[in-house]
Amino acid sequence: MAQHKQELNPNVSADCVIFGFDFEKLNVLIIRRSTDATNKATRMALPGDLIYDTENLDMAASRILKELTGLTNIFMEQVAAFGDPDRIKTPQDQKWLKSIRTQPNARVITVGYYSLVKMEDCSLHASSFAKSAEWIAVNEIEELAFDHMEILQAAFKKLKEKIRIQPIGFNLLPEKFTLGQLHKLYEAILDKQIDKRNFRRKILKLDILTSLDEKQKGVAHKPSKFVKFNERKYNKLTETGFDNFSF
Amino acid sequence: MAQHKQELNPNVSADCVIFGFDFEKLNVLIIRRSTDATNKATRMALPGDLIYDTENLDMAASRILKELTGLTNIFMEQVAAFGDPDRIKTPQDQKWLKSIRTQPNARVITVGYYSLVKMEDCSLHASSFAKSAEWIAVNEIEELAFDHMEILQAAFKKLKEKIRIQPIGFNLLPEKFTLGQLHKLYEAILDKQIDKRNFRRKILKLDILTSLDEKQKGVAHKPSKFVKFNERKYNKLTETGFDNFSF
DNA sequence: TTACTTAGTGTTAAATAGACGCTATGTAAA
DNA sequence: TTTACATAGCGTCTATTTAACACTAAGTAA
Repeated sequence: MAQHKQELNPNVSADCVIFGFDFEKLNVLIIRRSTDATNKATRMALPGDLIYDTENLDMAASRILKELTGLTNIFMEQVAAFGDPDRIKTPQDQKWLKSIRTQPNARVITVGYYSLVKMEDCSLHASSFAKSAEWIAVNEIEELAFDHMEILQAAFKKLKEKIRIQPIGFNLLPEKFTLGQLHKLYEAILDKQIDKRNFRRKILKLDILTSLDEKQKGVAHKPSKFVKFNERKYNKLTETGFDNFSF
Repeated sequence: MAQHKQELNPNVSADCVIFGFDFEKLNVLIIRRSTDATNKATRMALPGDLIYDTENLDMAASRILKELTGLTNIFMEQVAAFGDPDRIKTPQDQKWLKSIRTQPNARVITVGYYSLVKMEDCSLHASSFAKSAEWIAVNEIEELAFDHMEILQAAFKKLKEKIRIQPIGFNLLPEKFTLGQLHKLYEAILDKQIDKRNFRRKILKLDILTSLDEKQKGVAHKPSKFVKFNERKYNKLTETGFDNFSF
């Protein structure tokens, strides 16, 4: 069988774990299999699609992200490949696949990606692979189709590891944010409390933030100064590398 | 096209970066495309093969490792998936593929693995995918077929990161070894000099070594005591986790 | 006016990292 | 047999980093 260009490869897909932060919890963009799911347990999944034979894996993941959110140029990292022979073989999964794939029985290896987006920038679209999409708190997701729970957990683990090494959390926040919001973000990702004073000292020591002359308004407490992320200093820092950012 | 069981999937392969330590340098097991390679630059590659539709990715990597070295139950970790559409399309790569694959033109996504073996335990065999195999120092490998240099570099990077978090280096040493050998191993993997006294202090503090009543013999210097690795203590340590082993 | 909420700040003690030099014990070579 | 050579094995000091901990400030809401 020769593969033709412009065709979907029946054996390889990409799935995206799209993280977003609502200033309280870490959320993941989850799609619905259909609008009238009778089985609550298995009606949700990660956005994903077969890859085209003309695109590489990163491009496939970017395409999925763009179709669903409209976003391009987003922080994104491969998690791993998942290739259990039975990963899409449950009757429920098969039923869904038959409705969307020309070769629902083909063996599919999937490559998981995670990406970090600013929730406010997303405009959610239905797409070829998703009837609808919604944000769900990562800690409240208990069951997903296929092996998507495994992919989600691997992605979350990778994010936790990565954030100790690189300040990628900024991708989840708007341009202007407060140290309190950043603090909460780290607590959400690392899933534990972090002493406020120690956190501030450590993050300020990285010297990648620029303080702005603008304060929060309308909050029922002392307003916080906004800061923004200094890309120049950040880039210098990632060149030299640091591996010292754990709590 | 329905996939039949027991068949090689034409679109997905696994490639293995098999690391071995000779007490001096870190080596990688490299195969030869053919015995009379005229082009030195491209005659070498990582061992790899298409996967069977009945096996998962880890099994495919284990199978490749076993065919080549005879070893089973070896430390092994997935690196990443590599899926550039042109990754196997150079004329030289195509020529080789035509001699070994039924569908040499198929798009192939490969999943890279690295594994850590004790060189003394390996008995190298020719196999379905390799005419011959040999150990080459990781720092002396300059060009490989396909995108195998990229896979090698990613694997090496992952090993460097991993060894800071888990004492997996023991997989590269015989049961009895000396602290000097372990020291050299860390220098080889991290590719830099490490102060002997600081290294000893830090590794001993982990409390995962058992000192043996046996010394080196026939060495032209003060003989070192052998130690062995205490699996029980290691397991306890990996449960609690540690992320503090950098130099 | 009071209650409530988050912002913002410093100190201290303990652990860790990093730099550094000497003696001991074996083999090999002179 | 003496000397050269190589690695083993050990301890200290300093600087840095971590972890634990409590109060005042500045807004809004009741």
